[in-house]
Amino acid sequence: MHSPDAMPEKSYDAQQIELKWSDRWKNSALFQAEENSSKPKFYVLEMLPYPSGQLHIGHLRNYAIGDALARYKRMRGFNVLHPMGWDAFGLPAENAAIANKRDPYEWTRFNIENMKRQHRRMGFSYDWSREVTTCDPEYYRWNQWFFLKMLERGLAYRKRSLVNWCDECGTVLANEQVVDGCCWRHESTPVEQRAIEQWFLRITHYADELLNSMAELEAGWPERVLLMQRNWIGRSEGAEIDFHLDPAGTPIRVFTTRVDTIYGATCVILAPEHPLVAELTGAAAKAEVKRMIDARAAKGPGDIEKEGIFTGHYAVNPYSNGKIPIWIGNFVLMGYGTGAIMAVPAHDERDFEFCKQYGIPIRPVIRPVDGTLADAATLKESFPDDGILENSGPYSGLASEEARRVMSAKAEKENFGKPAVTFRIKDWGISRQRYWGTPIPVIYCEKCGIVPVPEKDLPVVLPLSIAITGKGRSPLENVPEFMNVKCPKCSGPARRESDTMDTFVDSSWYFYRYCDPHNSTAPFDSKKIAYWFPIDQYIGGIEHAILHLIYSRFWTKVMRDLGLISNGEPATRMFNQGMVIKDGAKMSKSRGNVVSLDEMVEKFGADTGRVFELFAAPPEKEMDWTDSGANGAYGFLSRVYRFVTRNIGNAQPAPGEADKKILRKLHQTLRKVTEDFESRWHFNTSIAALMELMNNLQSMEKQISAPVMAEVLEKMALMLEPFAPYLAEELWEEQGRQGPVFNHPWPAYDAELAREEEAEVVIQVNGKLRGRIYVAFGTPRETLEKLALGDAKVQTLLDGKQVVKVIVVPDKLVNIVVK
RNA sequence: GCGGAUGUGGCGGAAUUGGCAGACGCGCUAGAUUCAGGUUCUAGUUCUCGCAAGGGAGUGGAGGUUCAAGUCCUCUCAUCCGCACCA
Repeated sequence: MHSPDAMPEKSYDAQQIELKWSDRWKNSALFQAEENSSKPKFYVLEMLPYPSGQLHIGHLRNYAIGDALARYKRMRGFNVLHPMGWDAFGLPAENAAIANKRDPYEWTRFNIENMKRQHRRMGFSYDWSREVTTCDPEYYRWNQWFFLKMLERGLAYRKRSLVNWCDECGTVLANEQVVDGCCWRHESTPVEQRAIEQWFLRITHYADELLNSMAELEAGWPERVLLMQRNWIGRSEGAEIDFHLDPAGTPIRVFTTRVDTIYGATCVILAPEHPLVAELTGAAAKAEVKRMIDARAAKGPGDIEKEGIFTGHYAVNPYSNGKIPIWIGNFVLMGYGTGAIMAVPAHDERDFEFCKQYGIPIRPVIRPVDGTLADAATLKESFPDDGILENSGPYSGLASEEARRVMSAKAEKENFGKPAVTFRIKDWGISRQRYWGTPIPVIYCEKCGIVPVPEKDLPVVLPLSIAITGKGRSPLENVPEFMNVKCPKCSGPARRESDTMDTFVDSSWYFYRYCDPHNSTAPFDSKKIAYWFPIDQYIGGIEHAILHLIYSRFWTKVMRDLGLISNGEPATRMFNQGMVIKDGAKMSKSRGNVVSLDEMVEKFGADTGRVFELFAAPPEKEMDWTDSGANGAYGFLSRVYRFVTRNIGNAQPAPGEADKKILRKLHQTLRKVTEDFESRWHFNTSIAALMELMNNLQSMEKQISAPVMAEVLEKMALMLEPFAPYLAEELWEEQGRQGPVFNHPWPAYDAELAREEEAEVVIQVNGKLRGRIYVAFGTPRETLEKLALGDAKVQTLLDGKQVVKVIVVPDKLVNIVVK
């Protein structure tokens, strides 16, 4: 017979435990997804990281959430695909090459190795056999292949246009990469508009579908992301209408959503960059226009004073035949609609401001449905709502909505316009004048023009070890062995495209490659995609709401139309984790508040890091990293470890009341943790529940019988598995059980055992808590009322008062209302 | 300006369905134990009045609905995020 302290308590040595298990997991295929499994599949994915070299604890959160889910789902019997890879192309590698003379390839490889080591040290359950690295020619050849397919279908095209240029990056940016007029990477570098020839992908072809199929995502994607995408796509229905010049000349086409107000148009306004401006202005005005464009560029976005120049020319309103002046206005955008508008000051706020400023007449033509037409002379503000048309020729008396339909139909019929839909989203410019990216597989031949690289010649391999200065045009231009080729058509001398692709191309489809990462004849086998897709849970930062998340939706639709896949959306559920905050700010090098992962792991251990990141706040909210908080998580794991090790195989008292209590707490905890996984992912409350269980265990340690203790210790390890896998595994082994823990089913809770024995019923007098009684569940209302009224303390409070009403909520509360 | 989110102790947060506000953790206070060490254990910790029993107030603010409001409604303030001349 053992004494109660037979098993000595061991102290929790996180390093020793974690290194031991990490070593055992290293070369095994434990976390590999199964092919041809009969289990239901679950694809959980965290956004692939850029291999910057060092993970810090700000990166950890996303992986801790994903890994908890992956481990839980495995235990629930799913065939889980949980892969990891590297978004390995991009500017930092090139900048490192310039600054430290490190070869981008070597630099990237080195970083990947280090970050992979960090991932392994954290014990994340990735299937590393599916690792994808985007700078690997076997990966990016498929970027090129997709590009060729798009080129064939007219979804990729080359165009000279005004593009966003970041001087700091030395390259062009897509519209999505411009934030508040500045580069998304260099927040204080305003982008310049430059006219450059570049390659575009026709994302606008899918604008309507990208918008409409959001309906499928509403259940599983954050409303915030969908809203941002909806705004970004910016669909707007209206009409295009031609205003002819007077005297005759090239007509000015305007886009308007309010053709019903056209009888109130009192001028036409062109964007300063509008092509007709040159035709309509003299030398003096041209200089003014240039000044206008420069002033706006200098100011950046945001508030600019409205400014206008009268061209001296007039246009004719095709409906009223009235002659109205043509102006140039700095607030009219060349990049939206047709770059020209009709100004209806009476019914548009901006037009009102402009016309007031320049004394242009105001002509009300819409009255409120239940009001009268405004008087132009006394008008203080525009009336932008729909209403009833007046002073609008044959259309007077129509409601706005009907008028729009009738009037745009007339324009189409008589060939001076048409109903039109305009989008804010523009085609995706993918050319980058940089080195470290996927070469665009195109050849320029003097004779044949633009010639796509034949599929059989893919991949066009990016030459390694070249000189990068960061000056001038794309570094590839200085590599003759790359640039000079024979034309695939005529075999004459030709040059390769020297631009590379935006790295968002790489990340637009990488998650498909995980399903078939070593396929050398196709990007993937469609059958494998059919099994794994769509992604069941995608996890990543909100910063990609209109970047990666819109590009990858587009790419999915393109691949579907190429017949490669059958799903129309990449992921059914999306989750945006909250940021990690340190000392009141987001972690960043410039603020000097970065805590490196290695430092954290050395100090606390991987399990502690995970548990604290999940415990400190719900996963979608910001969380504050504090060392004292992390220390608390360490203390919890340490208490669990010591408790379990000292209670294994101990002789314990005979079964008694404590057994019942602790089993109840155990099953309540199981229920709580299970529910958190199944519904809202509030792992902070799951971990709090585990802590409560631990507190309860400690307080009744000496009263729990051996079989009950064994059950509690077993289930404790199972429940810890998603949050602190190293500790779970260690405790499992200490108990003499066969691992690994995640191959065991998630423990079911027993609702009967979890149920409290008695209901605690609160007694209130006038809504104030005055006492509590304990009764059997289901005690009838009348009994409860009687018990409450009979309560000694209640009696004294009722003295001299009149009971007006008694509210009884069975098993919960009795409220006595007195006067 | 428009749209959205959030506001709870000294701090992070809990309260999932209108029914005990403050679970859990940090920090702090007191005590015990042990000290070469991230101690461990016990008790306490919303504010306030009171020696205490006990009372009062309390979820950004002001109203309201209700027997009952952190939770629902109206207004308002603050912070954060997104959009911002998109015709």
